[in-house]
Amino acid sequence: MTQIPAKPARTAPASDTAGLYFRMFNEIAIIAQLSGNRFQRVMPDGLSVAQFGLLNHCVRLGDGWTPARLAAAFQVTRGTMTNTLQKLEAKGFIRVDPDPDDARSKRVFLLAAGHAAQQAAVRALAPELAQLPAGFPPALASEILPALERLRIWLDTNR
Amino acid sequence: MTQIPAKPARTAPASDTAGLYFRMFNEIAIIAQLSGNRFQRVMPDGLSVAQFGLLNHCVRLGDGWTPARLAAAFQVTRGTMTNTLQKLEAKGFIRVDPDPDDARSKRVFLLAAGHAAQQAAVRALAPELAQLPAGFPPALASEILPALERLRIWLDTNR
DNA sequence: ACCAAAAAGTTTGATATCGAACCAATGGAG
DNA sequence: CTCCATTGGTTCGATATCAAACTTTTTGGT
Repeated sequence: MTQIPAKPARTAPASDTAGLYFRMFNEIAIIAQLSGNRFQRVMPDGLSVAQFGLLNHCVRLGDGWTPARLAAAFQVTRGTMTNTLQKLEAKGFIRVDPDPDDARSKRVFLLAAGHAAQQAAVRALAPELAQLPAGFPPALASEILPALERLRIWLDTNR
Repeated sequence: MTQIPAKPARTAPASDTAGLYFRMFNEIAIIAQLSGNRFQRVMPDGLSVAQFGLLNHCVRLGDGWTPARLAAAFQVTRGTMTNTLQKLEAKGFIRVDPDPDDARSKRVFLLAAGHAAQQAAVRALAPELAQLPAGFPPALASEILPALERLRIWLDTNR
């Protein structure tokens, strides 16, 4: 067993359903890891991908959301969202106010600096995304997107 | 939840290529997060998903691999692989020997306890995967798998 | 009207991961 | 034969995340 693959490969039958799902999740995990690292490296203003995601959410869908809703939208724990919001508030990109209608809650508002940071991040991201169509055509992306959405929604609702 | 979005939604045009890729990566990131957490929760023997992945790799493809090759296969840094291997060795699931042919290298071998742990993990995972076909048919998985592979390979080669 | 259960947010301790710096061994160019 | 660039592995400091425990506030059932 000194040479590289030493053991007889015990490959599961290609028709094995569990194995199929397994490979799918494995590919997805690796893609998430690689793309996340890539995005992270070009982010300006010391933004993490999660922080950018939040700014982006506010730009696209408006602000005034509660931390709990944001945590649900991004599928992270409330503790994680607390951390993300604290970082963004420290950078002066958002403001977090108490909710006048519910003393348990807070509301998140995008500041002008936050909007600018989101735009800067989008600009920084563009060159990365521009390389992609050569190897992975947009048509493929739109082809698999509905299935991905369906899978995400199922995982979300069936916890 | 009281009235939610306070600002007018500034949605990007649906035909925007960058936006399309962006949504795809976003879905993939959330799926990876949700499925990873789910897998993690049912793992026996205090195995992390990464540790299970390594045991699995050895079971399916044989052992005797070098840490550097494993790091490349899983798309993690060598430092991360060092950590994973140390944890598995501490649990008595693998053995890491010096490579007789190259004093810089090491070789990773699966021990009997490691093989047993992999089998236990597969058994623990089965019920999770068994729920899936109801909401996400295997046909969809095999439909998107080639595209995912292509994307992963592109991200891998074009660093 | 009360009290228990649920919900929102925070804190804490642990873990996986990254990038960068580092050392040791290899191997090719001159 | 000798350098020096490359490769393999480890260590270090930082960060994002999770689960669980906790506090405060709201809500709903009796």
